[in-house]
Amino acid sequence: MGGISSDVIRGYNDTMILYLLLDRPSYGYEISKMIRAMSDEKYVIKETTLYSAFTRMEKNGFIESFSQMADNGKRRTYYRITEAGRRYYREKCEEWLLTQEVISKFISPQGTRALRDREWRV
Amino acid sequence: MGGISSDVIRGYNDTMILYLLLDRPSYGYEISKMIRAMSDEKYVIKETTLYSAFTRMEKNGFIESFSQMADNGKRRTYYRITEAGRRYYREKCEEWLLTQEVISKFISPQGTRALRDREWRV
DNA sequence: CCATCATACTACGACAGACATAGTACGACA
DNA sequence: TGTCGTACTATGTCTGTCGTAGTATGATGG
Repeated sequence: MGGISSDVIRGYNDTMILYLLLDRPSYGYEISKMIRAMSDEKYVIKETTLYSAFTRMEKNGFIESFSQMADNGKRRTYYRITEAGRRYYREKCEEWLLTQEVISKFISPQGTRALRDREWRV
Repeated sequence: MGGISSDVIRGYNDTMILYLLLDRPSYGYEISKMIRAMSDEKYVIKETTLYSAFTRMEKNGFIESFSQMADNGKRRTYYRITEAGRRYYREKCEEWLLTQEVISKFISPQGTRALRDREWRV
């Protein structure tokens, strides 16, 4: 409780991952750490969610993978965003702004309806 | 395209419905019309989604139903929000504010990362 | 030297909410 | 008489998320 439920984030995990790939390729573990840090520990993506997002997005052509040796001699799978991925990312950003606008109309932390829309009779 | 995808709204349909019940009981058809109107036609809830939300929320004790004769002599199933429903609604509102804050950090309609967080190395 | 930790994944199956499709029923209206 | 708007119910599918589990390696510490 008090955290962010996955149903809410659903559909935006991909967007968050793509954001982190805009500048440079990255890999699973790093991305998960970045999400955790950038959200101030408020959101921690599950490993399975993350890796299945990679698979799905590669299949959709939003990212491409390549294997590379890390400093420590371990092999890692890096992901790079594609042009289609950038387009998709921008679309999701537009959609987010719209969604935010719409949902916010139904939000009232005090639990009371605004005077202005008490009158909706349709 | 250009609309609001259901995966985003997922988990907030219930919240929108509960908002509309805060003041007075209502029923399926009216609620769907209100959502459509309040969102400026930007979001139209599917009938099946709506009615399955009713069933789910009644089972969870967030709303209760009663049947009533409408002006036109037709029987309608009305729903009334319960105390548990109000509590749940307020929680979802809090959650929404948090979610909004977090997701917004990963949103950039221009498709470029902000200078300030180019440095995330973890 | 062996254990434990952090890293870096893969596999499998379950679940829940949203949705497509379809059908029922009734009153109004033309 | 037929179509439109209203007011639902039933059934099954899909997809993203998540629980659980397991594998493998290098680094760290006692």
